[in-house]
Amino acid sequence: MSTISPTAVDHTAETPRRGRPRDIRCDEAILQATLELLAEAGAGSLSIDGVAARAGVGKATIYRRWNSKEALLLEALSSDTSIIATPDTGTLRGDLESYFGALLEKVHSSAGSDVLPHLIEAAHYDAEVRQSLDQYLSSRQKPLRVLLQRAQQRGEIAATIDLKVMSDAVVGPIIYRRLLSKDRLDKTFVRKLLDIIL
Amino acid sequence: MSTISPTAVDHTAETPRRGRPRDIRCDEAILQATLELLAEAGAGSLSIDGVAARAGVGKATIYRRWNSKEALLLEALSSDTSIIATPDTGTLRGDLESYFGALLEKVHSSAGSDVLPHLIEAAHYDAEVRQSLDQYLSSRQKPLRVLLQRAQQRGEIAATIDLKVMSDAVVGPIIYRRLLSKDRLDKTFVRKLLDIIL
Amino acid sequence: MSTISPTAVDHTAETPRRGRPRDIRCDEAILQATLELLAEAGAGSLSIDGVAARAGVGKATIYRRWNSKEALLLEALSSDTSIIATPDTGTLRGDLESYFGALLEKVHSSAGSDVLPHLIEAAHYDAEVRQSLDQYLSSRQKPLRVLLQRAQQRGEIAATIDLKVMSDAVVGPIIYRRLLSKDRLDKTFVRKLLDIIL
Amino acid sequence: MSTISPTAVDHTAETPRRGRPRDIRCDEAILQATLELLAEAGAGSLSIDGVAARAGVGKATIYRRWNSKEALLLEALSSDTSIIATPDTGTLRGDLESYFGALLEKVHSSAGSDVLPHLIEAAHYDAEVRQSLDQYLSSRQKPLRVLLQRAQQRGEIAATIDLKVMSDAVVGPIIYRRLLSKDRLDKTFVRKLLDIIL
DNA sequence: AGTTAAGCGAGACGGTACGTCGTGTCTTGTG
DNA sequence: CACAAGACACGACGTACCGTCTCGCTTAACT
Repeated sequence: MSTISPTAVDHTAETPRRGRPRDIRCDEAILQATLELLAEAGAGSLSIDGVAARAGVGKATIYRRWNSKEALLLEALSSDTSIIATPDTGTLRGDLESYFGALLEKVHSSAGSDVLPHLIEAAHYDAEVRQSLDQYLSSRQKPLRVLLQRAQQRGEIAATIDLKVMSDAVVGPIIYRRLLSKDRLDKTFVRKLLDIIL
Repeated sequence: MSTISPTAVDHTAETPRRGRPRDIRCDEAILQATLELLAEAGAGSLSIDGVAARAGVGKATIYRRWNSKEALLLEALSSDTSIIATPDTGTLRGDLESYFGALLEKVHSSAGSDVLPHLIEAAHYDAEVRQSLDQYLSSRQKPLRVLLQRAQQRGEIAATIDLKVMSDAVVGPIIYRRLLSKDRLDKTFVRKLLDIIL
Repeated sequence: MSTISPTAVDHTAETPRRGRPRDIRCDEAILQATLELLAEAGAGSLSIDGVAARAGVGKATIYRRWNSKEALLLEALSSDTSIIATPDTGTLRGDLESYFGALLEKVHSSAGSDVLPHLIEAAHYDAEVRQSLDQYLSSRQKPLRVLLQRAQQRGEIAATIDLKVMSDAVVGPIIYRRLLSKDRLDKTFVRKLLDIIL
Repeated sequence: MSTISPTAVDHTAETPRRGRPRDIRCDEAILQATLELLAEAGAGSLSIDGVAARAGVGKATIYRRWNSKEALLLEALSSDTSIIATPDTGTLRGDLESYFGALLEKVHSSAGSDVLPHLIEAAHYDAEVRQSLDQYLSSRQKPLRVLLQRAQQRGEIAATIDLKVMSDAVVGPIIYRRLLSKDRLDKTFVRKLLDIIL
C-alpha cells in the first residue's frame, strides 16, 4: 500500500508517535466513499466536499492524508487489491490469452467510470502522482512481466527482444482500444492482436 | 474544420444571414490564445476566462462558437493542420519507420502539454466530444491506413489480418509510451517495436 | 450613502460604465438579509455565507460590493435612514431631553443585537472601517451638534466651552450605559445625567 | 483572581484532589502567551490554537482552565494587577484629575490592542462573561467610587446626586473617546470635561 | 436612409468547489 | 489525574471558474 502511494502523507513507519493516532476507520470510510462516488459519477465530477460528506468526515481529515484528489484516487484504486493471478499454461500464447482474459473481465466489471485519463493528465503536471501511477501500473503488470520472462527462457521469445518493448507491444493496443477507440475491446480483438504479434 | 468539430456551432454554410457577421479575427485570436495557454499550463488549468482575457474577447464570443472547453480544444488542435505525408518507400517497414519518424518529431516539437488525456476523459461523458475526437484521430491516422492497405495488397501483410487491429497494434504501443510509460519514446523504441510486430 | 461608506467599492460616479451594470435589487436583497440575520443572531454569528444564502445571491456578488463583513454591516446600518429630528424646545435641557428620548426609543426598538462593539473592534484594525464608523456616528449626532450650537449662541452654554467635549460629555455616559453597564438606561438616567451636567 | 473570573473552572479551594495536580507554570505560560499575542495582533485574531502553540501547551490544558476565549482574556487582563491608587488631594477636582491622569497613563502604555470591544460583544451573548466583565470594571472603578463618596460627604457633591450616575458621567466620556472618537484623549480633554461637569 | 438583427467587449450574476483555518472535543502515550 | 500532541466533525473563510445574462456599441443586410 505505502509503496504504491508515496503521495499519501505516510506515518506508518514512524516511532511510537505522539498525539492521537489516525483513525483507521476514517481511511476506510473515505476510500469507500471515493469508490462509490467514482462509480456513480466519474473522476471528473468527484469532489472532495462530496467525498467528505459521503464518508461523514471533515475535509481536513482527507487533506491530512492525501495532498490531492489524484493521490486519493490512486490509493482508492490500489485498495481494490484483487490481483490478477500469473497464469502458467505452458505456452506464451496461452499465458497471454489467460492474462488478458482476466484483465478484460476486470475492466468490464469495474464501474464504467474511467479514472485513468484523469490520472494521466494529473501525472503530467505532478511528479508525485506520476510516480504513484507508474508504481500502480507496474504492480498490475507484474504477472505479464513474469510470463514474458518465462517465455523468453523457454525460447518462445527471441533472446534479442527487449521485454519492456514486448510488454508495451501487447499492453499498448489493449489500453488504446479501451481509452480511445470506438471499436470493441473483446476476446476476438485480443486473439487477432496476438495473431499479429506472435 | 467543420468535419472535425461538429461540436462547434457552425454557421459557415448558411444563407447570407442578417445582423453583424462573425468577426474571423475573433476565431483566430481565440484559437491562438488557446494554443498559447495550453502550452503554458496544460489543458487542466486552461480556463475560458483565461482564454477570453488573453484573446481580448468577451466570454460570450467564445461560447457563441464552441459549446465547451473540449470543443474549443479539439478545434485548436485541428487548426494545427500540418498533416503527415503518406510515405511510400516500397516496403511496409520502410513506410512505418518513415511515418512514425515524422509522428515522433511532431510529438516532440509540440509543447509538452498533453491535451489528449483531458479529451479522453471528456469524451467519456460527452458523446459529441467522443465523436469529434474519433474523427480527429481518424484523420491523423489516414496515412497509416493507406500504407497498411498497400502492404496487404503487396502481400506483405497476410490477407487474413484485420487491418484495424493491425493499426491498433502499431499505434497503441506508441500512444501508451507517450501517455503512461516512464520509458523513453524514440526511434530505438519504434525500431524494436517493429522488430516484434513484423 | 457613499459618503458614509467609502469602504464599499464605489462605481457610482464613473463615466457611462462598461459591461453589465450592477443589479440594484442585489444590493437591496443583501442589505435586507444582513439586517434580518443581524436581528436574529447578532453580528458575531453573522456569516457571509449566510447572508448570501438568505439573499439568494452568490458570495462573489457580496464581495464585489464590500470588502469585509464590517463594511457590509456599516452600510446595512446606514441604510436604516430614519433620522432623528433636531428638536427645538427653546431650552437646552428641553432639547437634550427630547433628543435622548428619541434616541432611547430607537435603541430599544432596534433588535437587541449589538453591532457596535463588533464595529469598534474592527475599526481598531482597519482604517477604512474606522473612517466609515466615524462618519456614521457623526451623521447620527448631527442634531446634537446643532442644538448645542444654538444653546451656546443663546448663552445657555458658556462661550468658553469646547462643544466637542460637551457633546462627548452627554453622549459618552449614554453609550457607556448601553455598552458596559449593567444598570438601566432609561429616562430617569437621562434626567439625572442632565442634572449633573447642566 | 477567582472573584474576577467566575467563568474560569476553579479548583483552587477544593479538597486536596486526587491524581496529578495542575501545573501552575502552565497557567503562567498561557496567560503570558495570551498577553503577547494580544499585543501583537489584537483580540479578534487571537486564537486558542495560537495561544497553545506559543505557550507550548496542549489545547486541552487551556480548556481545562477556561471555558472560552473571553474567560481567558478577562483573566489575562486581570493578571495585570497594577492597581490605581485612590488619590486624596482634598478637593474633588484634584482627586479626579489625579485619578484620570493615572488612568490615561495606563491606557497609553498598554499595548494599543483593544480588547474591550471584543469583551463587550461577547458579554452580549454570554451571561458569565457579562458578569465577569462587570466585576472587572467595577474593581477598576473602586477608587473612583471612594473619592466620589468622600466628596459627597464633604458637600462638594449635592446629596441629591446619584453617585452611580455621577460615576458614569465622568467615566463614560473617557471610554467613549477611547473607543469611538477620532479626537484625542489627553489631559486637556479631561480638564475640559471636568470644567463642564463640576 | 432607416430599421433591424446579430456580433462584440465588458463584466455582473447564481452557483459549486476549492484548500485553509479555527472551534471545542476526543484519544493516544507519558509522567 | 494532568499534560503534549494532535486527530476529529464542523463550519466559515475568500478565491476561482463555470455558463448565462445584461449593458452600450458597432456592423452589415433588409426594408
